[in-house]
Amino acid sequence: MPELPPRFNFTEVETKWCSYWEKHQTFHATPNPNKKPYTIVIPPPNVTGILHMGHGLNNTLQDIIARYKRMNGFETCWMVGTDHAGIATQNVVEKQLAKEGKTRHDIGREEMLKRLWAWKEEYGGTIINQLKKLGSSCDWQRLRFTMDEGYSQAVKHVFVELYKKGLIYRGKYIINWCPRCQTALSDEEAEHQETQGHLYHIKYPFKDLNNQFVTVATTRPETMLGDTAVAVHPTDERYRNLIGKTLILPILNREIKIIADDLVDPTFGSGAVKVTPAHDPNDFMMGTRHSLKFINIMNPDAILNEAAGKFAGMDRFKARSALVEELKNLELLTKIEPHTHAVGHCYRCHTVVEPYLSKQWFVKMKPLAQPALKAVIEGTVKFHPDRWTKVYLNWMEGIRDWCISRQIWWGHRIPVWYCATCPEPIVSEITPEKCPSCGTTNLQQDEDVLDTWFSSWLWPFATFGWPSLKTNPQSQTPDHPMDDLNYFYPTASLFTASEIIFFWVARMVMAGYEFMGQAPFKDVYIHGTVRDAKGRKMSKSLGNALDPLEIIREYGADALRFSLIMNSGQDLFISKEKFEGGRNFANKIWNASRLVLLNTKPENKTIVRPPTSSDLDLPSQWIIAKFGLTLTAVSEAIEQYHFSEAENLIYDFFWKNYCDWYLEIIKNKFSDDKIQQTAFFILKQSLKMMHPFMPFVTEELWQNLTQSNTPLSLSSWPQPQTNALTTNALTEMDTLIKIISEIRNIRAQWNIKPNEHIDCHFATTNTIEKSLLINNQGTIESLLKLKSFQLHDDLPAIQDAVVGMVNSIKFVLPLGELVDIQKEKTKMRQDILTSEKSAAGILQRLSNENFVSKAPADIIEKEQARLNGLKQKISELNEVLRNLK
RNA sequence: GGACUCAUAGCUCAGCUGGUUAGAGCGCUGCCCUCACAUGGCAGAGGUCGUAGGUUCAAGUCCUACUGAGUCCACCA
Repeated sequence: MPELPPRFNFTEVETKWCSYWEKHQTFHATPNPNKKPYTIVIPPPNVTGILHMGHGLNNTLQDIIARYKRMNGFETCWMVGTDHAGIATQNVVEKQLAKEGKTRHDIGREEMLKRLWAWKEEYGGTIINQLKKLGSSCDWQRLRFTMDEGYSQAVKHVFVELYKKGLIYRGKYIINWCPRCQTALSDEEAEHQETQGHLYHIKYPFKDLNNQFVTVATTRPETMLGDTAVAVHPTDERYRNLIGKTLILPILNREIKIIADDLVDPTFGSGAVKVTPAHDPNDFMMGTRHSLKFINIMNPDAILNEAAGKFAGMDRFKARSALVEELKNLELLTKIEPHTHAVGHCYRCHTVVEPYLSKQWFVKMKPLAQPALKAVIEGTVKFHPDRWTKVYLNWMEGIRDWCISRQIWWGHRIPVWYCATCPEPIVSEITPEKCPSCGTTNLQQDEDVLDTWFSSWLWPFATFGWPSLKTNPQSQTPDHPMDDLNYFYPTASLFTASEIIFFWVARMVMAGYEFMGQAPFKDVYIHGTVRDAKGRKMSKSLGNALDPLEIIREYGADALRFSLIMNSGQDLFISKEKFEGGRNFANKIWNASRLVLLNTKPENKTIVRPPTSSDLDLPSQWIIAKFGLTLTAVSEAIEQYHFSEAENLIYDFFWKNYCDWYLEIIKNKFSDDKIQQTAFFILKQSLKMMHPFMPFVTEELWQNLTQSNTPLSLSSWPQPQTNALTTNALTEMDTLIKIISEIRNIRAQWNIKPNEHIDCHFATTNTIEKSLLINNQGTIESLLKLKSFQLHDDLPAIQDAVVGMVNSIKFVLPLGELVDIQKEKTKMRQDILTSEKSAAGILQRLSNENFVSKAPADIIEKEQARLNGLKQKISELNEVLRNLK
């Protein structure tokens, strides 16, 4: 057997196992009637994406549960793939084109699509390869893309179905328009940011009243060029008599009327609002109600058009300042005040979004929201932590129709054709040859593509073969063959960041109910945001982003995973040094395993269960019991999605219990077969328990431990089961640990050099304690570097000694001139004093009638026991003090 | 404007249904290169749990108000 180096060489090990797992399809899942399915989806990363810490956290969490479930007997399928990310991908390729001095319109749609696909073929796998480096146990054989053939079929099918049900319609409305991407956006894609702007107060003169004006206020003065009315509240006394009067719109000198509408808030500004029906959603509503003219003053690129008069050809912001200048000259601008308001920005390019009137396709959301609301209210779908439930419900209750058409080329083309002569659009999954009404072949397909999220929301079932496969309750019975869809759908848990609750999570629930008749998942775990040490969101533009791949190179993937989870409370504050913790722990596991491997004979490596406790020494009994307790607690924590708690338990067990106590104790007793077996067995079990958290180091060590010619991945082994507990060992070992710690403390306090051996006298009359000391004499001697070990019934009077006590075991260390006896006595008196104080406190509580009558019995018992313990301690300490010379 | 979250050791956070003496990691101090590991070992210092009230036999934990930090949602121009 090759000897293991003293450092865990993670780079080599990670490369080896990544390719091994993939080559052997370790994580490939197929319908298996003898196993329960456990299906996982994660947000399919954008093809344009590169791995960031958010992915790191998301994948680690998901991978822990995946590996854990797999090792607990579930047929675990982690569906993975990429999202075509319409706008983002098109932007990337457009930038390439721009380097050649071209736009997509120069090369045309067909050529552009060729380039897009070429880009996808070349770079689309980047993020997937990066996910592999994290150790994500995805079902790589099932890799999907939201624009692959089957998936496209699903998208078309959904569009046609919803259209048939009357849930998809086309219409001219005010939508969020990105002038840079030149496409419509959904409400969710317009990110509102608090912006410091201005409120401009402008005087509009009356046509028939000289020198009289109505003052309106606006944050976007350039939109006045599209004004077709001024509105006031119908009950506003100031304006009541002016309703219906005509104003002259400055600059353009258009006549506009004063109208009355409830929408106007009489307390804001002057109480009069300019109405621009083509450039503001509220004004649009008023415009519709009052049959106003809709004047569009902008081209799709936010350059003002001929309707803007002399401002035509100017960009909207240039036009704004030019127009403000002009109004100043005309003395129509009464004031400009600072004004903070939320301005929408494109979520892809951060350009200020323009409310823009255009013809788009929409999904009617209210009917889809009903079952999705019910599912969460009734707990069929649960959010973790629970507070996200309210966020979801709030959005779902106030849901508005979803604008799904995008004026870009990369995406699913809208499956609608228009006939040159007939008004009815042809909505079809397959390309129609001729118009069904008039028979003409002169058909034009809708130019637009669908919102990327219109495909993402189908992910949990479109990836399992829907709509070719349909839900079939019969196929879930053992007598009928199972297909992927019926076996793997619905999925179990979903891990994601809060940013995409609305984009993706909520819409998946709606699609799940609409097309599959049931929720797509049971649990939604919302994890925190990864931030830098100062709490700022990690972002490329800020330059504060830590690259997970760099961390993997420097500290290892196990370290990355471990440290991310260790730090995941709510949001995570991460700096590079945090990964040292994970690296050190991986190295600790590595070296503990080296020690055990080095000292275990081959025949002792084959055991499948630990030696029975009656044959065993106390530390071995203890470590077996501790492991059982830890495993149970870890499993519980994972099931409740308390990952950092689970990791803490593991860390504490392995490092503190197994390494610092157990291995230190048995180090020089390794020749004992039973001890070898126990140490080896617990190590193996620990590796299994730790594998979901740190898959690489555990896998590598497992293979070294098992030495099989045909290695079976550790992730395919079942998790250990909990053993019955020997509780005596737990309390006895506890006492032993306390004694050793106390005496070590004394050694440190009196500056006794580590190599100096000292005498120690123990005294107790308790037979259990006596045998504890006798049975573990060797351990005590070696860990405490004792010269002599003596056991008495009563404490001998020894000069210049330090005395301590654990339970009723007293110990005396004759330290001679090393110790200042007066100081020691003072310390003991102090100890007695504090004990007396807390005893008094308990006594008071116990004599409180209210406490005794209202507190539960076990609490009272505990208090009583504590009091007794203290009393005994006080009297013993006093006695020791008297004997101390 | 509405909703939510957080405030505990120098730093980052645990503390799950209220119940002993509030925990961990990092950092800090002292002693150790002990033949698995200095990415290590042993020991230690450090907290009146943001402020003010309240409920309770009992509050870091529940309630109210306040202060401070942050997040999300919203068509007040």
